[in-house]
Amino acid sequence: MALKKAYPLLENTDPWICTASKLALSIRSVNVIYRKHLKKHKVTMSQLSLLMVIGKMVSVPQSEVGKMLKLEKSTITRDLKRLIDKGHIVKNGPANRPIVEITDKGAAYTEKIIPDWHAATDEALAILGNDGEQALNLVLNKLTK
Amino acid sequence: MALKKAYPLLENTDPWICTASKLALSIRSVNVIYRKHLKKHKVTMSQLSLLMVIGKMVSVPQSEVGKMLKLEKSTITRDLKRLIDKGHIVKNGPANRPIVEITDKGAAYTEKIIPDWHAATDEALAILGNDGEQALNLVLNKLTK
DNA sequence: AAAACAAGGTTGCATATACAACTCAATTGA
DNA sequence: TCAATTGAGTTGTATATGCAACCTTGTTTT
Repeated sequence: MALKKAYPLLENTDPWICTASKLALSIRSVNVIYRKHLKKHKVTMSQLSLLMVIGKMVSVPQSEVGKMLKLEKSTITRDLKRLIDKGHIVKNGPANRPIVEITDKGAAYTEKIIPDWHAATDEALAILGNDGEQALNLVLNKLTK
Repeated sequence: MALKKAYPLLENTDPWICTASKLALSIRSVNVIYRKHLKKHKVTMSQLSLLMVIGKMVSVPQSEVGKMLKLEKSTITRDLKRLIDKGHIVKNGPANRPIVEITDKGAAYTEKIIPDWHAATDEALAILGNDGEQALNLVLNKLTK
């Protein structure tokens, strides 16, 4: 079932020079580590990030959360909804410009998760090494500046 | 609506030291660039990666695709389905161990996209700089070794 | 003050992704 | 030979994500 024509760009282009692909592969590898450590808590990194960020600020405009995590506003709406349904987060203020806050239940839950999140981070850093960690910081800084 | 208790880990832990979060932020930033360039072709990076990887091999076991892209087998099944529905990819061989192949339609489509994918990559590399590119390569190598 | 605008939230829709459970075919062992 | 095992694909289910369209409210313009 050979191709009928030649496709020079397809043949001669290396898909792996792609910055997006390199980052996608990297994050899939790292997510394996984090999922392993977080599994017992039935929490994902997306949810834990929200809990930790909001928990640290205690109370913050929803719009701010989106900016900090670089997530589309509709994504924030729905990610928060899952946490609100579980009682970990509440919304206050006008429905238009809501303020989101962590609850005691959410804070206690997060507090229990953090040691495992730390273990995952340690495992990732052990693989990265000091130079790898610095390299990742450089990449992040350049891309989000 | 203050919290009733103190949560020392939550208060004292910096969420941003997280390797997964750093990579997530990085890829969200880069995806903006790639989506901008790929928008006119109505293709996503996930789909383009599949097209480029399969197109370059012409014919490859489905299981190999998953390994190369580090994607769960069920993800591959469904990502491929979308491309098969569009006529860009075909499956051959036993349903059990299928061989996936790019079609002429898929190859011609990919051929047209590659210049814009290249432009996106160039834009990303301009932001990263040479040191950023090397840093990303280091991170990828450490994490996928 | 009424109309226009802008900012931010929500909903509809589509894609991407993982895990668990199931299926199916080939290989292995008794 | 036939049963057990194993590897790989598929399907059910759930989460995560972005864009476009719409809604709501507060501000600005005329």
